[in-house]
Amino acid sequence: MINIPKGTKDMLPNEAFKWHYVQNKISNIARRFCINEIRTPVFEHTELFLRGVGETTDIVSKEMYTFLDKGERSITLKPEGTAGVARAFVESSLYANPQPTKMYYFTPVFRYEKPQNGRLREHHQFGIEFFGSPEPMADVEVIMVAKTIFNELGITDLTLNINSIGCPKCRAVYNQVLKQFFAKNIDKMCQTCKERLDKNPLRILDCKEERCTEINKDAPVVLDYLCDDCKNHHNQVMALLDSLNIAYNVNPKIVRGLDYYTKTVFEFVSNKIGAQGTVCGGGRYDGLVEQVGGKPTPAVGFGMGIERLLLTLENLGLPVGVEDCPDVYVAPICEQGKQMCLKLVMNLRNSGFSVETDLLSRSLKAQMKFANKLNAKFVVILGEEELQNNNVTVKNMATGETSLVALENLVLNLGR
RNA sequence: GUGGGUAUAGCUCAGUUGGCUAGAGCGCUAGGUUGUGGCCCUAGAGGUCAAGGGUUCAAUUCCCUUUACUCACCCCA
Repeated sequence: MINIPKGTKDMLPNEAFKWHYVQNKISNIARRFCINEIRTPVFEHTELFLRGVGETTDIVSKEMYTFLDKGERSITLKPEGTAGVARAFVESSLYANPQPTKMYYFTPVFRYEKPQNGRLREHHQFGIEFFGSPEPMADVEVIMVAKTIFNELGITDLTLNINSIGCPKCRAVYNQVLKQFFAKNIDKMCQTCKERLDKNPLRILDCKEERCTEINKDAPVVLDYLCDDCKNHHNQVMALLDSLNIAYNVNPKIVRGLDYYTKTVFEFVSNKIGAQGTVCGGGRYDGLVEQVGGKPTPAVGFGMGIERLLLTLENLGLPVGVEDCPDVYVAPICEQGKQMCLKLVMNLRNSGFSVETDLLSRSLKAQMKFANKLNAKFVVILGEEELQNNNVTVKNMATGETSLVALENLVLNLGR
């Protein structure tokens, strides 16, 4: 027995409708925001993620699915969605189109992590990326897309956390200040934080160890060290959110795990789906396009975990769509009926009905049970008696009524 | 990478203080007379009791190891 790789999940036929439900809702919203779909490969050159996401991040340093292909190229399965889109933006000269460029995608992403509730090695993300606008309005429109998705799915209790982590200029200053602050207290902090002090002091703020959070309380806040431009940007983002009556927490502790973020970072968090509560995370990444070889281009976007979104819906008891059931089940129970069955079924299908029929030569009783389990709306019985007069029996499964219908009137009859 | 929990039928779970053919409910298949679903009844199929080793006259039950799953840390969607 060969089983499914660790941390992956089959999407089985009986739950496919849930994915269609959220994908339809989401792509409809994307359409109304005038965002076009982009599809990029599931794998890219490893170099793209090294440069784009950052070599010191956990994602790149220990979680990537990387291998050499037969041409000895180092290839990596997407660990996130943004870098590939940025690569395509540059490679296909999308900057030459009228700006901004607004794109969305659904994609599987792969990270070699230890699976747990809400965390898989392959999961799926819906993401959007807006290229070309440095304006706070773009940040807010991006947040609005996520907000609209949650609203229209009925999810109202997510917390929106926002922060600004500044630009490379002010972050360098802040990093220095942070280092000085933590250097004083480092003896009292956990081992990981000791290591973070040199590599990436920003991460210390995110530590959940009690002794560290205690010290973190008094740590200098990034917002106090933003340059005028970043400060101004952040204030405008908040003002716009206020004007739209969108509730948010300014949380100076949130630090996203990808190096490319600048200025605005945000996340929508649920407390209903276990410890892995971030359903949507994103922000501005003004430096990424340049990192992957393009001209400096401001950009902002987010990624949303579809599995976590579904978990949230289910744990809140919200609708997740309904399974499709057949309009008609056709039950042939005599030789003549069997012979004409597929032809009739095809006629009905060509008329737009979803139609199931018997592929197992079962008894009428068994077929009725089957039709009932499928939740078919009508059963059409092809039996000897009625076929002699070019009729069929039509049974309405909800009411139990049966009626004799002329073959040539069948489509009409089922239509009403 | 670090910790905790679990492992008996397709699913949810009983059970044996070690002892003949290992159970239930649900699901699946077929029936309950001649061509009609849902409720009810009957029967059937389906298990190397996660795998390997040990103790024992005897192990699914006790012990050890491994694997898988799961939750949490870390990190993230």
